[in-house]
Amino acid sequence: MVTLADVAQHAGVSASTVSYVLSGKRSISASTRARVERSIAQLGYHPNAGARALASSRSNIIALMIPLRTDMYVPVMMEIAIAVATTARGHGYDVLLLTGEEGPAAVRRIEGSALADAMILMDVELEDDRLPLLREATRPGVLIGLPADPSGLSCVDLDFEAAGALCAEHLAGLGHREIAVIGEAAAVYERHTGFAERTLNGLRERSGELGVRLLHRPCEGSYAGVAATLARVYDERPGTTAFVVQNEAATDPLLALLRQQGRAVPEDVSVMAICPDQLAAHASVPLTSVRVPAQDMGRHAVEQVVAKLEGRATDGVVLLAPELTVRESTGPRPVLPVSPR
Amino acid sequence: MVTLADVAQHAGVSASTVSYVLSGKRSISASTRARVERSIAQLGYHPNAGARALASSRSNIIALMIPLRTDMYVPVMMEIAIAVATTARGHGYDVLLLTGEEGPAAVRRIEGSALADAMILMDVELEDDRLPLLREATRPGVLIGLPADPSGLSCVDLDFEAAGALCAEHLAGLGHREIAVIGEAAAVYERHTGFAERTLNGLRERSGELGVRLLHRPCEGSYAGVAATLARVYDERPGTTAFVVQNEAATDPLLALLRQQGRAVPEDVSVMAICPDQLAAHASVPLTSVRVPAQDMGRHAVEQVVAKLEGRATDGVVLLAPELTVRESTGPRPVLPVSPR
DNA sequence: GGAATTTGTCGAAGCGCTTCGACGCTTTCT
DNA sequence: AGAAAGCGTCGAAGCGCTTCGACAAATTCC
Repeated sequence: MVTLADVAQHAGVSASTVSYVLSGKRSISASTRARVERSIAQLGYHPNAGARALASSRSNIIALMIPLRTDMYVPVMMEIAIAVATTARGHGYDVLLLTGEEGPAAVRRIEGSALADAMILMDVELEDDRLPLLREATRPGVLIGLPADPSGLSCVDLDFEAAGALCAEHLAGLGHREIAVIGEAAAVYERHTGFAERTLNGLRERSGELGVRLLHRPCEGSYAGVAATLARVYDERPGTTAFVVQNEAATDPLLALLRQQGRAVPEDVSVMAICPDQLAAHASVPLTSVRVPAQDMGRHAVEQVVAKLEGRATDGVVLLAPELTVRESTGPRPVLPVSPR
Repeated sequence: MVTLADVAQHAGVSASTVSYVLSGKRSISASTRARVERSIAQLGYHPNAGARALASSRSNIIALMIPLRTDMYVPVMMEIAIAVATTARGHGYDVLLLTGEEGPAAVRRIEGSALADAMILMDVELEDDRLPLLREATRPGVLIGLPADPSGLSCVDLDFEAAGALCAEHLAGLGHREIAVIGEAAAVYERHTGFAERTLNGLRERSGELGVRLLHRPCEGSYAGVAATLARVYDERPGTTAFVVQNEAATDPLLALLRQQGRAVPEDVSVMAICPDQLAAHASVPLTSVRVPAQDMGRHAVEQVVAKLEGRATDGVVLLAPELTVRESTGPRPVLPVSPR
């Protein structure tokens, strides 16, 4: 392996000079810099990460804790993870992948071993075990998600409440007066991740203001689960003319079932979703949707964490404004009563 | 931060003794070990990763290169990544997440900086730029996937050829004589990742032996894409009575379309898939499938790479045997000609 | 024109750990 | 009984880098 010393010797300067060329922390004459850089290129030198971390006590690594669970919509996690990795690289950081498995111990391990300079946590619960540790940690952390008490922490998330409100407005604006919400699996609510509840709050509040009746049902993502939920919904509220779906796995089955029942979308019934754009656009009926901006969330989280590392930082909650895209699945409330075939 | 020296002092031994307690590389009396371990627990000591890496020239990190692309079926990637992270942790390793973005440069960087002890590469192309570098590298690597020339490399993958053969056998056994293969998007074939072609080879060969006619069509994963492909298939081969789908995004649309056309699965037409078990089990008709064992692949890759790191290793290709699970989507060839409504 | 400042470079001290050789002690062998 | 071997511990060297203080040389100041 080529070391700093090798480069120094090759360039005819001292080791510290090479180090300063690399870090730019002291001024270096143009000629020396050129010579050193040529030597680096010629020898194919790469600084040893361990040595660097030891000497500088910065590893240039950001830890990313992702959930193990598979009941969340996986592509969103993946998209976030990739955005994190890509953005981090752009700032000179690598990403260490931790699974939720280790739980709070992972926070302690990272903190203690100085493996990473900072952490990004996904799948944050309202009362997350990891938060107390994170608050005491000397290394900065950023959450993707919003816990019950975000004080002393940085958080990035979609403004799900606003997203819910936006859905209510859109449908109310089209004349709908009875809306059903097809929610996440019951397990998601039980886990208290918060985002599903926040959406619901936004939906409820705005619906109330707009005089719209709302029915909410959690729903398993399987075809059978959606069928059962749908049946119950029409049973309880036969006058339902619009659906809001916050459950990625349920959108396709829902559309298929409605079609099967002879209810045309959007003529007889409107459907809108809160999901990644890609999913909405490629559904069998392109869905009017509020997008879950996975990439933006990952990017923001990294930028926040890097800002904190560089001291130009702050705790604080960043809620991304929701954006509604109108596609083909929503329309005015049908004039005649809906009559399934 | 608590250091080794602090622990040593607290326990009344030398630093090297503490180190040997930690590593177990020299024998330590039971009493000393107990004392040191108590001090470690009491002080909450965690070895500094950088120092350790520098002194031992082992980082206990495995790099995982995942593709940036989003045209592959993401849950499989994610499942592999999580399996890799979990298995690695079980062996005392952490996982560094690299995206394909950096390409071959990433291999050089990891190698040069000693950031990781080994690498696992996903999304391997038949003629992958990274392979020459990997062959020369001093650190072991394992591929998930199978390149054109695997010599001097370790590879883990599903035996897609056998998987294809298995599908042909199953359908032929049920009496089908005309099979259509709904393949991956054309882009996947163009990228020369190999797995799609290998499946096709297996299908073709075994079909030939069994006297079954095979039609293969690449297919976009969208609803519209599947509709177009399906139309073309029935146009060219009206006698088709069975489908093999190797395209996770196409399974649901295909089932929906067949239903819409009044073709009952499996009474009028059989459908089987090569996809993760979960997807097959939760489709609107539970699918007979050959599972893509994402977890196993991740686990095997880590075990292979760890074995290499510990010297009880070997290059070599590990092809996982495919497993067929019969569910509800395949049945005997219909006796009467298929008559779509 | 000499003092004060800035610029560019170097040497040396460490960062916290692993590991090697050494050493005293106990056990085993013949 | 004495030599050989094994056990348990320690001290010191060194992994490759960053960073601080020092110091000549070049520049600026009144």
